[in-house]
Amino acid sequence: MTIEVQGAKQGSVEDKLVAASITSDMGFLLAKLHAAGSVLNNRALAAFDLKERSYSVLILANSGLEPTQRELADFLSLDPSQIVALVDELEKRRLVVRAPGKLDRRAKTVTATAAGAKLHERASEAAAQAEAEALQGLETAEVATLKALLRKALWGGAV
Amino acid sequence: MTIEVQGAKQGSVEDKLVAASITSDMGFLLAKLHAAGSVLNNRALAAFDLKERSYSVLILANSGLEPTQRELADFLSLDPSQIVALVDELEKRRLVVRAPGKLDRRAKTVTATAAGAKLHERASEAAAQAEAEALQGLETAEVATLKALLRKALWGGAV
DNA sequence: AATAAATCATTGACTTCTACAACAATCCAT
DNA sequence: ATGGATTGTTGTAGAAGTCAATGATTTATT
Repeated sequence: MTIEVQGAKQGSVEDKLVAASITSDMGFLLAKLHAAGSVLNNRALAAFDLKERSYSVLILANSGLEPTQRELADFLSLDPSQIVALVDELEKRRLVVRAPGKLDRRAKTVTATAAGAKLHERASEAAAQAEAEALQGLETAEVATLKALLRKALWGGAV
Repeated sequence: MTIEVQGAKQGSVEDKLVAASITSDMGFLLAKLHAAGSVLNNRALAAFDLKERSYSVLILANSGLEPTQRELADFLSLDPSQIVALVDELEKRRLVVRAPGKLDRRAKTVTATAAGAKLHERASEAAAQAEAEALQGLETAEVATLKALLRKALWGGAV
């Protein structure tokens, strides 16, 4: 009879290198946790024919903030041309619509349709579950602290 | 006369979308802070002809842990074939050497040369400076907390 | 008002990354 | 000793990232 310690990666190649100094490199920590979460996230979102990228656009299209494509590009740290492709696909699926900006007719705002809102609702549940799984090693209070610190690092203390 | 509030992204397209619910999505927060840091990181490392990826391999080659390529792939969340390319380049520059594993002759351990150690030392200073810049919005204690939480999420509380 | 400069979305070309299958050499289990 | 698994490697197909150019529109300058 074999007893598997819960959560322990069996042979655990990991255990060895965790001792390396790179584990105090912020970039590495962010990349690694993001990579681990992405797998779960994309797996969960695949059921809705979404990926992390298209899902994030769908969220913002549902925010009521009527973001323009340029704003999406800046906010999501993507090239404007990538936003075009993402919105193209979502628009083809009737999940979002483009509309000329009211103030600026060059810009195009991206807002969700009713179908987009419905899909967003269902997908966000699955995404929340995936996130919880990726963060199961943390207490709920720790998750809140972690998010607060990340937000502060990004936008300052006022957030 | 125009007064620029320090640290504020001038027009700040950002400010608007910060209100969206995506800012409580862990994957998004990790990706965004990582993206912001990567720019600074890669800019700093370019002076040494390194990128984030090759730098991380160089760190582990300098760890004294004699990691195999497979271990590097697992730990860095990269495909083994990508490790081949990264080690190829570092080895061509005489910064690391491949050696057959003592226990397993299939495996190849990657260890730094003297030149690799020297470059690592200089590059790590630049990288630390870039990291500090990316995290300037946080107090030093907060940075420590953030890293501790990320480590716990990745490897559990014992670390 | 007229012109110049800047901005937005879009396209296209190009490079880099990622993921995956196939392979020889080597190790492990039976 | 044989079959199955693992390691590094190569190659490839597709995704993602970067960058310049363009028409439409806005903003700034004169």
